[in-house]
Amino acid sequence: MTTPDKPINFIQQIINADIEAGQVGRVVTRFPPEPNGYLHIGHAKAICVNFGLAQEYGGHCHLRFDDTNPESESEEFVQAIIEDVRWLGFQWHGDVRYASSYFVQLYTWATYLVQQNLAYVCELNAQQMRDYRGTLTEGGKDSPHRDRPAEESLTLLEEMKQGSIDEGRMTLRAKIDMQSPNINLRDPVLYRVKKLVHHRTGSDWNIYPSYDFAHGQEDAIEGVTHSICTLEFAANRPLYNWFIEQLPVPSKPRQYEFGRLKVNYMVTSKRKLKLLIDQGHVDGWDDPRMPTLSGMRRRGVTPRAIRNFCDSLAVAKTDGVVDIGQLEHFIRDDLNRDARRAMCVLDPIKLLIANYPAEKHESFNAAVHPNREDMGTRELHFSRHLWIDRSDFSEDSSLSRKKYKRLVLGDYVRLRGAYVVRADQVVKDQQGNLVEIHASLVPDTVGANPPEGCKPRGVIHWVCADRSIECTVHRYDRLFSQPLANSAEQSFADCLNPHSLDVIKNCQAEAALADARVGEHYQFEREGYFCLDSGAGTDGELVFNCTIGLRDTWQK
RNA sequence: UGGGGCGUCGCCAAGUGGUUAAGGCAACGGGUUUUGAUCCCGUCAUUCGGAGGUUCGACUCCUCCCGCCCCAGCCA
Repeated sequence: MTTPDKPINFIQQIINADIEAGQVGRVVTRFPPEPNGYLHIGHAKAICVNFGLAQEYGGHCHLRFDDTNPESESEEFVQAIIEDVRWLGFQWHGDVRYASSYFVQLYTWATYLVQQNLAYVCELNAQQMRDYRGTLTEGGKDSPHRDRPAEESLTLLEEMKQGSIDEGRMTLRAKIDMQSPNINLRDPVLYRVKKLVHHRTGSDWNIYPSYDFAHGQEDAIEGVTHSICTLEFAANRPLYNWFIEQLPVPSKPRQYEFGRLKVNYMVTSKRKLKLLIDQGHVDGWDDPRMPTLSGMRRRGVTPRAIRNFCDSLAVAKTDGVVDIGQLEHFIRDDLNRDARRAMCVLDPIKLLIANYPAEKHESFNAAVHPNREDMGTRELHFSRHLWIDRSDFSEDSSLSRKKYKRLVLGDYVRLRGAYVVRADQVVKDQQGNLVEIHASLVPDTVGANPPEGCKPRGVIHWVCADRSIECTVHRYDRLFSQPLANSAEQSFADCLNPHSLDVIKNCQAEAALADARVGEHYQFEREGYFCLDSGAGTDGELVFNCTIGLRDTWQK
């Protein structure tokens, strides 16, 4: 589908070796989002990698919610994530899975660890635990409760579970090594008390497992063979393995890490995205300016463009920042191939064809797509009164033909799909503002070259004033004016582009656009790619979102 | 100055001891074009973070150095 001989990445090499060594029968991967926000472009890569690997090796990929912390998780996010994964074009194997489905098993394993003297209930509070943990360069101190009898820990753990222990008072910790140079191994927390209602288990639990204690075991339960995550979890791998070794788990998954996708001018942090919403900088998770899958969908980005983009990215251990231009390339590439062509005048000014009878009307057939006859034709209406874009006309006849390929007073231009016309005179109001252009058409130039000596400067789009439909166009600019690369973390809110949304009212679109449907993509010729907005529009207003402008390579 | 990971063209990135150091994006030339789009052609790293070393031969092996990222949540 993509590059025929794309190099094999390091994970594929590992899988190949595993298969060759007979270590792995069927490859099983998983995409494990926490339902505490919407999916964004960064998740798209993880989805493509995990589902892609399963597809490639004829294996399975699970969709599993890592819902171990009810604090910020919700059913709304679960549903949104499910919809986004489907929209991106992937189907998980079997039912949607949840970490919360394994809570009982996880708890059983926790008691097993206590019985093996590998875990204990600790009564240090958060601050004390921090103090006991040591620092990056110095080891920590053993908790005073580290050697309490297993029976006592078991009783306390049961009390935590029953809800008789207050939040923050106790935790269940693994007994590993407080001197370990890897801080994750300094007796990590397995369970903490959280008296919260969980969106799936309700009030069944007063304690919830930590990520470290849950993730690997979830993988083991599901028979995941290759648990692929991002680089920041590399330091957790020894802990992941420790649980898999100590516990009687049904399978032994392995964790591999690759570089998380970052794109400049975009934020891919759920916390920051949430902030943008909470502070009112955008309308919501699906605001077309958001790098969320739902935002991009509403903006008009196709799932295939996102997939192609992700497939073009390497699965490697370097963590770079991809230029947003690369994403844009795949968006244009996909839209160019399939988008229906149409004309829409964003800043209309009247063009009166003086030598065309007032009562006359013609219609021409124009290709829906210039390079694809199979997409058929559409009907273009033509009459004496037309709309063209203000920026496509100039009174300055000294403008060179090379520099200005549009309509100039006294010169010719081609009306796309229709006649060649010449601008003859200009009508202005009291203030001297241009209100109308009078032109004359060159006969017999529809679908035919003009006579010798008549050289149109270029081609401009237009719309028949009698049949056009009014619409609103939303044009977007990047949400941030700074690349926000790497650690430009500081105050990302200060980098917001105040002009990220441009609402253009009273645009004039060709009649065929009255049939536009949500989910269809259009190219407004000479402008860009657009789609009908799926969000607002209850008042019958026709709103088109600009997905992305056409590539624009001429210097002004 | 603990541990882990990474450094190849402006960006992403192949390369696993012998290749003219892939490819994509961007950029820049030129051609086609009733979209300044698409499409097509061409240009774009004597050099692989740096310095040494091993070798007939190193981006690939060794040593040291420099730089960047991650880990001290009862977040994931």
